[in-house]
Formats: sequence, C-alpha cells, structure tokens
Amino acid sequence: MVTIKHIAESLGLAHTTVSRALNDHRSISVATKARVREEAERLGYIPNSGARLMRNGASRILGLIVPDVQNEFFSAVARALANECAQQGYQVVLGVSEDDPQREEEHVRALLASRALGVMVAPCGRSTAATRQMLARLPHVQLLRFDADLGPLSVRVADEQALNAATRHLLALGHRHIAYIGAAAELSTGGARLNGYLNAMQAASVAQDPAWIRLGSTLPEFGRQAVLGLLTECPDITALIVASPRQLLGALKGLREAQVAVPGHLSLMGYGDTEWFEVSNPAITGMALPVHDMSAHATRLMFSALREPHFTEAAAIFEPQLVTRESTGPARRKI
Amino acid sequence: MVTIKHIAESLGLAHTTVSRALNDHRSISVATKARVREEAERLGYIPNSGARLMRNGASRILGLIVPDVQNEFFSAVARALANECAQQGYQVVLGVSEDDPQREEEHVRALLASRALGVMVAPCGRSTAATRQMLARLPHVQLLRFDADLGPLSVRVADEQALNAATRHLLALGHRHIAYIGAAAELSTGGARLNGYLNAMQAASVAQDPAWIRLGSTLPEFGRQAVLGLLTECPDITALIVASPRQLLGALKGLREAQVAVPGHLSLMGYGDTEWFEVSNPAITGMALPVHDMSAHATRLMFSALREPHFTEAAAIFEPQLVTRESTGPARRKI
DNA sequence: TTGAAAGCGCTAACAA
DNA sequence: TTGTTAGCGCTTTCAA
Repeated sequence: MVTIKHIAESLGLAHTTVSRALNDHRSISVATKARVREEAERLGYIPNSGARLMRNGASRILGLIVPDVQNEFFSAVARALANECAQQGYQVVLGVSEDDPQREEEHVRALLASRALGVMVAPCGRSTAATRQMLARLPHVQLLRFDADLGPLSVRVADEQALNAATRHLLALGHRHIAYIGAAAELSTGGARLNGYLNAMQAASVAQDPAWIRLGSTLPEFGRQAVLGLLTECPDITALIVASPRQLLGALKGLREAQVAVPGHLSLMGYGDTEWFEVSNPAITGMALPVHDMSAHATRLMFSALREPHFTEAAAIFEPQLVTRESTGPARRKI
Repeated sequence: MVTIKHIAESLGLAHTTVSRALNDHRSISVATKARVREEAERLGYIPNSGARLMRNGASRILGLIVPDVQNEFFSAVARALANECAQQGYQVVLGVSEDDPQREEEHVRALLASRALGVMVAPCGRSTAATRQMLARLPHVQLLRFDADLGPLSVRVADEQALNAATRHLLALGHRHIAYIGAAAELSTGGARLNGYLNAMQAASVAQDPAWIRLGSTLPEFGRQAVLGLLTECPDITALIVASPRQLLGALKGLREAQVAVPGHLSLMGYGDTEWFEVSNPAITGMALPVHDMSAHATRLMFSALREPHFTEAAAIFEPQLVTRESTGPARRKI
C-alpha cells in the first residue's frame, strides 16, 4: 500500500509536507501542492482511514441496524440515509439483527469499535444490558420501535391509535369475529398494535378469543402459517388484521392456497402502505405510513444529533391514514 | 475513550500484558487474564479498530455497492451478505450508487481507504477509469451486471436468453405489436435484455418500431411515465414487456390510471419474480429469478475470494424460468 | 509470566 | 515555505 512516506520519498520531501499538501494546508506552496497531488494520483495513493481515525479520534461512519432489510420501510430508510451520507462523505455500516439481541449487541459493539459517530436503530425489543450501555455512548435515533431506556430521539408511528382505527373500520362493517396476526408483543410496535386492536374490540363490547391472535416473526412465512392455522382452528372468523406488511405477503399467499375469497369470505386489513398494496389482488385496505417523510425525518434527526451532542427533540410520531381499497367488505352472514 | 493503557494503569500492569490478556495469548496466566477481562468489562473498554487496522494491516470490512436498496434482488443480496458477515464477524459497508458513476467511484475509494477486504458490486455501466483501477486492487464479485474489464467473479442471469423466451411467449400468443420498457442499454443487463427482445422479434420476422422501446431509470416512476407515453403514442401495441421489476410496479400503476384491461387489452410480461408478482392483480407472468440461490452464491464467491487471493471461477449464470400467470393472454383482434 | 521498546500511517505543534 | 519530533492505540519483537 502506498503511504504518504512513499510519496515524500519519491519527491524528496518530508512526509509531513505531503500530508499538508494533500490536506490543502495554506502554508504549502501552490507548486508543491500540485506536484504532490500529481504524484499521489500517479502512485494510486489512498489514505488509510484507520490512521486518520487514530489521529483525529473521529471516523466518518454511521451505523444502521434493522431487523430486516427486505422490509420496505427499512429499505426506504436505508436509502434515505445512504443518500445523505454519500453527499456528506460518510459511510454507512449496515447491520441486520433479525431481531436477535445477540446480533444487535455485536453490531453495536462493532460500531463503537470502529468509532462510528452515530447509529439509526430499530431496537429488537429485548436489547441486552450491554447494548443499552453502549448505545448510551453513541448518538442514536430509534426507528419505529421505541425503547424508553435508550435515548429520546425517535421516529415513530401512532401504532395503537392506528390499529384501533383499523379495528373500528372492520367493526363498522359488521365484523365481530376479527382475528389478528402481528409481531411479538415484546416489540414496542407489536405491543402497541395489539393493544389498539384489543381496546377497540373491548370498547365495542365484542367477545374475544385468544385463539384469534397469532404473534410471531415478521417474515412472510410466519404470516402464511398463521393464516392457515387460523382458517382451520377458527373457521368462524370473518375478518383478519395483519399488522406487518411482510407477514401480510405471506398471509395473502396462504389465503390463495386455501382458496379463500377476499373480501367475500374474509375481510383483510393490512398495515403500512407498501407499494404493491395498490396493485395487489384484491387491492389491500391498509393503514398507510408516510414512509418517505419518516425516512427523511429520521435522517435529519441523525445529522442534528451529530452536529449538536445534546440535541433532543420531542419524538416525531406519525399518524397512519386509513386507505380503503378492495380487501375489506361487509361481514358474511352466519350460516 | 478507555484504552488498554487505562486498564493497565488501573491494574498496575504493562499495557502490553493487557493486550495479550485480551487476545488470549498463551503466555499470560489464567489469573491475570481473568483480572484484565473483568477490569475491561468494568471500564467499558471497546477496542479501537482503527488502531487494530494499522497494526494488522487488515480490517474486517466488506463493501456492498448497489444502485438501489429498495430493489428486491439487491435487498435480498444485502440480507444474505449481512447474515454471513454477522456470523464471521465482518462489517458490511453499504453504498447506494443510484447508477451514478461519481457516487460509485466515491464508494469504492472510501472502501479502499477503510481497507475493506472485498466488495460486492453491481457496476453502474459507465464506471470511471479510477473506479476500474481501484476495483482491480480489491477482491470483488459483480452482481447481475457484468463489466468484462473488471474481475471475472460474477453472478449473472442469462438475460438475453430470458428476454428472448419472454418475447417468444408473447409471439406465440399472437402478439406482433410488442412494446418494451427496460433499463438503459449501457448496463450490461439492459443491453442484453433489449437484444433478447430484438432478436426474438427479428427471428419471427415481425416488423419493429423504435417508438415501442422506452429505456431509462429503473425506478417505478420511469415505468409509469413510459407506459403512459406508450399508450398515447403507440395505441396499436397489444403487449408490453417490462424488463425490470421496479419499473413494472410503476407500469402497473400507470395501467390502472389509464384503466387499461390486462390482459384483455394489453398483455403484460414482467421480469424477475418478485414476491408480490404472485398476489398482484392480475398475477404477473414473468421470468422468475432464483434470487435466493443467487444471493447465496454471490456470498460464497465473495468469501472464497477472501480466502484465496487468486480465486477465480467460471461466471455463474442463472437461467430464469417462465412462470405463466394471468397477465398475458391472446392478442386482441384488430379493430 | 511480564515488561520495555518499536512502529503501523497520519497530523499537529514547534523549529528552522 | 518546509522539516523535525511526537504521539494517537495497538501488537509484536526482544529482554528480563
């Protein structure tokens, strides 16, 4: 690897002169700067950011820790962050936690080791004590999920309210046997969404059945299994809320396999408003999230936190909107 | 920041002893190791990977450069790579190029600066000379797109053959006025796909019209605009191939806006077999890519290249399969 | 089993 | 305007 010493040697200069020339220091003559730059170019010199880090004490690295990059919300955030970082000359280190506290901890540890300046994280809900301690040392913005033990900066969704509205939409259509598939309740989002559903049911004095509720991984396959289970074990349900877009994808496949008419036999309510909801068959009624605004806001928060060490701001809580399409309709009559 | 010197001082040891204890060197007594580890834990010590890099000359970083993280193929690759890296204790640095040669160059430069061990890249098709030179110094695997001037390691799709098959499928259904929306021809994939279409048309001695062909960005909005343009400027087309999944999403929206019956008025052929193709309305006929196998293979190639500096392998070329669903049908009769 | 010294590549303070 | 010296945190000789 070519270093500034090689450049210096080849030019008969001191390596410090080379360093200053490359950094455009004002005490270096224009001629020398030009010679140094040319030689650096010729030799294919690339600065060693490890050495820079040691001298300056600061890297140009931001972390992004998400449970799933294939999730449309998180990939939108990744895009927004990557774009801003590219502009400002930062690097993005991506960590996929798959909701495993150990992997989350390892990612945070590695970010601290590389002296990352900050991190955007969707906490896994069971973050270890070590993770919490480490995050306390690093400016961070929480995405969607919120852990009050961590910092205050966060971009969230009014999940409980949203699921409440979603449930009321189904109740208004005459549904009483409404099933629910969602993320584990240990996630702040999972818990809040479930509460929104439960509260709406209770407020309407509708009898509930624990068997209607299936909580688990946010991957499509879980959605598929959950739907198939519900159809055989609870044949009397007339509506289904799937509170996570990737679970919904699996649920749709399950419904096709089982040849269930939607919304004729079963009304289906989605969450998040992923791009394909609109072109799906049937088009999905869902609670639409302003994904673009949220990503942009999260990125702004991150950079504000970098500029001002003690930057805080009231949590930004976005409200999803009910978008009625074809997948929900009146409850079928009892047989 | 806590360093090994702090630990050494607080324990009355030399910092070298601490270093060896933390690295489980055999010449350190079990008792000392235990004391050191405990103290490190207590003080919240995190190694400085910049300093490690300087000493060892090697980081634990892999790069991933893609044009678009929201693209389902690339997010699948990101996931596969991130999972493997998490297991092996590597970090993934994500760069989104948006098909801009300058951004691509900056990402590669930054990866070299951080002494990344390797990079997986979907080259933007107009990579700068500097990018090529830098990539020559870094083990790399090309994704989907292939630039022969770079290294041989690549995971590709038999694009030309696939589009040929797609076009023949439409020809067999009686279509003669077949339009094509795809990526710019400067991308190896864009060019090959276009050729597959053109060759199939020519082989069938079907008259062609340059106005049927719309090439541009792979974002959904381009697909939407292109479809709307085609519908007004070439009303006689009876079939449409959209050779990129994200363009297809936009195209579907455009077709809905224009209230075009698919496949009644226009047959629609997709490319790639994204998860939502199956649940779309109508379900999309497309050329399915083995995304999972391809991601896994790319990751394997990357790690092989890391282990063996001069590892090469015949390019892995995957063949898409025609999956017939509802969006293609017989050509409508001329009016 | 532990310590002292050197050096990785870079930048900043000080000297010439 | 340029050069000398020192030191960031770490690991690796070599010495005790």
